[in-house]
Amino acid sequence: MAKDTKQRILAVALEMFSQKGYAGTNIRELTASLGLVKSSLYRHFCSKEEIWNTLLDEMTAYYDAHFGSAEHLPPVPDSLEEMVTMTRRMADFTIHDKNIVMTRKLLVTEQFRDARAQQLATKHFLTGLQDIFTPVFAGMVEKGLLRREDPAMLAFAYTAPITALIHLCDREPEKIPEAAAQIEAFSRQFLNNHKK
Amino acid sequence: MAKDTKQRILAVALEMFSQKGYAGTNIRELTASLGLVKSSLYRHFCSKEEIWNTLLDEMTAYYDAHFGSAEHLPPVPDSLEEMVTMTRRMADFTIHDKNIVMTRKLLVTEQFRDARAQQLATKHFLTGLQDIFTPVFAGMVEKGLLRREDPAMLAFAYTAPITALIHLCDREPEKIPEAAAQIEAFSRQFLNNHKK
DNA sequence: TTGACAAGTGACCTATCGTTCACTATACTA
DNA sequence: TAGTATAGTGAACGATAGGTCACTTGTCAA
Repeated sequence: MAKDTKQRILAVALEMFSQKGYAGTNIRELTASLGLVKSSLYRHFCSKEEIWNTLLDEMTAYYDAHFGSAEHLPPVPDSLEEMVTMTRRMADFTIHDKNIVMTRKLLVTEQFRDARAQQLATKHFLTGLQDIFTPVFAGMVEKGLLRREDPAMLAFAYTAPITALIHLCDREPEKIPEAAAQIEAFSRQFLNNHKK
Repeated sequence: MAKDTKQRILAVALEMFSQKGYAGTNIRELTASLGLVKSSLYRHFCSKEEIWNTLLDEMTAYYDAHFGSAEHLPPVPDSLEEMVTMTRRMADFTIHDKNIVMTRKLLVTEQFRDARAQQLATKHFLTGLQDIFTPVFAGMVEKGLLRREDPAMLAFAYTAPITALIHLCDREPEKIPEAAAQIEAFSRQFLNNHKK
């Protein structure tokens, strides 16, 4: 239970920070939910803030590993309907993956109090998706699926509304089915509007 | 200094809550910034939570007063460029008005911990703008400025990217000029893409 | 079997939290 | 002028925060 406990602490911390915020989380409750006593935590972390920093480190590493290199870029679809399907699949994943949901919540709630959270928030919610989708749209233009327009602007206009609905799902999970349908409807309408 | 102090407390509370969150704000610091001692606060509010609830009451009242009735709807523009101008004007206002910025920050950071903040967040960031812009787009379609499409979908696709950039401005105020330019570019491109 | 080390414990520390209360100063009213 | 609210004060409250430390427990290598 050596590194195991450390990882379990981080998992619970992510959960609590994302629900009640950093300031609203206390380490007694945190350790108690692991069957530990608060002093045990200090065998693994020297302070509450170190837990926070470690979580941000992990987020940064995870993000870079999954979205940082060109090899992880989604393939350029061969049809508009394939793009709709890919979008739905990506949205479904990011809406339902618990760790990703908690990470988003944490970045949302702490973005004004922590400079690193602020940077990560902009990456996760705005520029990151743009960077991923810009080459996809460029490829679709090259394939003659879409009219020739600025791919970066297309990516922005495409991803921002979807991100807004993902945020809605984080806030009101009972609206997930409705939001998922809206994402698909928007996707189809958007692509139709820009098709060649 | 009767009602005056109460309003000053609310103003500082909004500022502090929006910067450090509800849990991260303490009333000693809050009252000290007004030249008062912490016990004086309890002449005006019976608890920290009552301050919070009063702020939410004021936000709700303000929102309903300004965006709740049809009479406050923006006029239907007579040209696409006029729509660009109106959009820029509205965005400029909402990006720079300090109270609105603080209100947004507060709703963003507290949306997962307070049910009323959650509801207001969805209204402010998603459905509210859609409700406002849907009749505008319907009117533009009627005037023959835009192709006939679902006005609600147009409003969603138009307002969501702008809202994303407004959130960016809240997060990184130094990017306001860049974001304002992006809003205008997006607006023009969007309207061009849907023009008749 | 023993020694060493990491993990976990419980008592305790100081600081700070939100809140209360008896009291004072001020201002208006009868 | 006396009386009465109202606003503000300072000391103190209990609760809880994050953190420390001497100690016990369990594991495993020598």
